[in-house]
Amino acid sequence: MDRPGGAGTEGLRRDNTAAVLRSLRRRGPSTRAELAKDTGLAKATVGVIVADLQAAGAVAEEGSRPGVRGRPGRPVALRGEDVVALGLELNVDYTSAVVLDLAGRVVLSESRPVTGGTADLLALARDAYAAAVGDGRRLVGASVAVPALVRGDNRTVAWAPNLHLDGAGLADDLAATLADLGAGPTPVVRVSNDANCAAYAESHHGAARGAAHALYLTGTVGIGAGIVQDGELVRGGAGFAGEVGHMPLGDASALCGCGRHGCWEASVGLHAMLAEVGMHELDTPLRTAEAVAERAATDAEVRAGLERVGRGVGLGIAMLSSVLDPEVVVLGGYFAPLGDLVLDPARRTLDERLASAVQVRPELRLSTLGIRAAALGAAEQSLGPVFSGELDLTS
Amino acid sequence: MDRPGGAGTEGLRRDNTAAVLRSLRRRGPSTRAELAKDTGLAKATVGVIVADLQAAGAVAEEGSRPGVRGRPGRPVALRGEDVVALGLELNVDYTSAVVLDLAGRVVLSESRPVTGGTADLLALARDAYAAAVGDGRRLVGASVAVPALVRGDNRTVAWAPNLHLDGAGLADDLAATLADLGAGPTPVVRVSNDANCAAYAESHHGAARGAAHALYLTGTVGIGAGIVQDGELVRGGAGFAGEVGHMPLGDASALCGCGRHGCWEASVGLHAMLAEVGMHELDTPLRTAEAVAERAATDAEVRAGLERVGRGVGLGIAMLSSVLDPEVVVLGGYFAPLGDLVLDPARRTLDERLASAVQVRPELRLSTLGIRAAALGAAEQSLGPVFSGELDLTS
DNA sequence: GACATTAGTTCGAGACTCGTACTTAATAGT
DNA sequence: ACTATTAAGTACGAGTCTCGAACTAATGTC
Repeated sequence: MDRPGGAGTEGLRRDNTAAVLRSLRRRGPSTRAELAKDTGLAKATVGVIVADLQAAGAVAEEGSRPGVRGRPGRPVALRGEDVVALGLELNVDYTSAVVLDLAGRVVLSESRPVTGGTADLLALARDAYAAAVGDGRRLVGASVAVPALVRGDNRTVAWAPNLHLDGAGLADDLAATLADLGAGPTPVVRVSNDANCAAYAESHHGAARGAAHALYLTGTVGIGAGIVQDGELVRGGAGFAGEVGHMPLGDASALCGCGRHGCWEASVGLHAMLAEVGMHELDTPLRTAEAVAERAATDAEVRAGLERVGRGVGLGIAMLSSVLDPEVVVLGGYFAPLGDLVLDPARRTLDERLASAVQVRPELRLSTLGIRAAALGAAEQSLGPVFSGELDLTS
Repeated sequence: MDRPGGAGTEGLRRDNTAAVLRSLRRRGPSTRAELAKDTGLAKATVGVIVADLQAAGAVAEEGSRPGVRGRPGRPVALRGEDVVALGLELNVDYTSAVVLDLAGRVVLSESRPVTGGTADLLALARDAYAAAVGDGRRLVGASVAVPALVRGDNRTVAWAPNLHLDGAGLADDLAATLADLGAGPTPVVRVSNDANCAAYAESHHGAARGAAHALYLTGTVGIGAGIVQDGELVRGGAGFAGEVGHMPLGDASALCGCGRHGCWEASVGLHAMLAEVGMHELDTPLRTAEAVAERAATDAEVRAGLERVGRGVGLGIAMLSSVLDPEVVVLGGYFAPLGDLVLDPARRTLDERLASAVQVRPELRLSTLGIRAAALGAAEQSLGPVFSGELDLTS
């Protein structure tokens, strides 16, 4: 309801500073004159703001760009040396960490198998902090992606069928861990749904970059979705939007793990896919899918099974498109290795089921970020307040 | 991306003025002290802003409110005498107009049968203008709700299966009509989808008031939905979100008007409902539904038919809830007269199909605004820029 | 009738943006 | 080599805004 930066004139400055940062993120290195044109601010104002950001270590001048008439501008660029965000993912079989700097560069990326639950995550967080943050950098925030229903407060876990999580425990534990490490001004800690995080990452860095309205689907044993509109997640009333795995659609005879019949994931989840192609699960969903894709190259029955799965995927996307009208749908999880084997039949089904003659089929793309998507999105979300003006680096 | 009001200090004032107006709309008449507390602005600032608004005729002082210790505050309230917005609806068989003043009061509300298409709408617009605007008031905007796919620009009609509409013609015609009438500073004219307008109205004035995330369903021959999150419509990539009538769900044998099988509206649209209860259509969907409700009081077979329809409705809402997680679902159109005859079975189905143990069932409510919902929402949307700071009344 | 309490206004200080004029640094032309 | 031209960035003064503190105003309480 209120202006993000606050009501006074210093709030105005915060907003304008954030506008400059956003412009730099979107357009890359820019001169003060270009920033003035892009943000609509006066040249003088941009000059002051850039000087402040420079003093804070958030931007730096780059080599000049000659060749045109007139005095050459001196481009400034986002600088990541001093400001970073930490993204984590805790999943059933692995945990990941990504450290992202202000310029959007991945400073660190690591995954480990999970043996001890939350303890592994906290250990990874400590190591990542020591390796990529500790040396004088400022950590502006940390987020954990989990395969769970997370409430709209971005802290409390409401339901985590596959993990032993509950309430705000995870957020509190991570906050305590970071506090122990002496992270200067206490960074904001938040917990998010993994599909939402991955959707956020794909829409900012990945396959859906540039799309105003994107939908991300992750497929493992369950199917989850993340909805992004104008760069922000659509969360729903309690924060549970995107729980599409149990949409009542498709084969009414298929029994789902939830005890009901006809759920979407009972037709297109990993187990259903394996049943269709007559293969068995390997150690991880991704490796399993890779094996299936390999076999499909020589085995027509496997291809036929994937065709059936693809049609089911297309049907669900048709459903989601009727409701949400996304520009781009990104498929991640086990779908990524299968590629067009699933996407082609999905596209055909989608064409048959489009709601109206004018509604264009959303573009179906494969995830480009792979397994890091969720952790990357978590880090990106933690960086958000800097670019929205909520967090002021210059003060 | 940018601040709504603009970058300078006068833009700041616009934003703060808008914040005061929003506070007044939400809380009703308030003293300056209360406004200062609610908006977070300093008392002095609120004093200046209120004085400006008073000079512009947007607010007025009300009788004082004594009874407590200390100097009694003098409440100010939104005043509608000078500022109004026009909402219109053009449908297959009727056209409506609503004039809403700044205080949210309905100044005029009229419906007429349609015989000549767009011409009837423009005639109604002229009459409504003459009756409720002409006398010195300022018209800040006009919107038309149409049963059509409207692009994200809020002007161009992409597809109107039941009306002879195309492109930006309607918006241009209405703009020209208003210009002829000499509406001072040319008001903004926009065209919107009828379900979106009705959803907007229900979430601001009607059954979903106060809900952060609401879903509105309108049922006539087709089924349409509007999605509201935090007071704003979720529009999707091209503006076509909410076209839920053709979700591929339910009875695969049911043939839909669109030529495909299994569409939701083929199971729960007006015609499907009539087939279930074995009755015939009357002149309007609402009167038809009233007749069905009347018959249901005495006829068990009609009740059984409505039970089947209600289960279909519940199934679709379960689907939508998985995706969107709304707090409240409002049912309008022909569902309103049928009330619990449809809602009760829908609630039961919904309870069976909830996606997870923690996900709470969204509250199902009946539309309270009836046939005016769309026109009212259109008017409300036109009033929007005043409360967002896009339009400055004090300058 | 004095006092406590709360509402609203006045006033000066501080912060910010803006446009204009000015300085600086390069290229293009002679 | 020298001047004109072009565009980037800076300095400065004017204007607008918000804020806190002090002040005045209006009412209930003792």
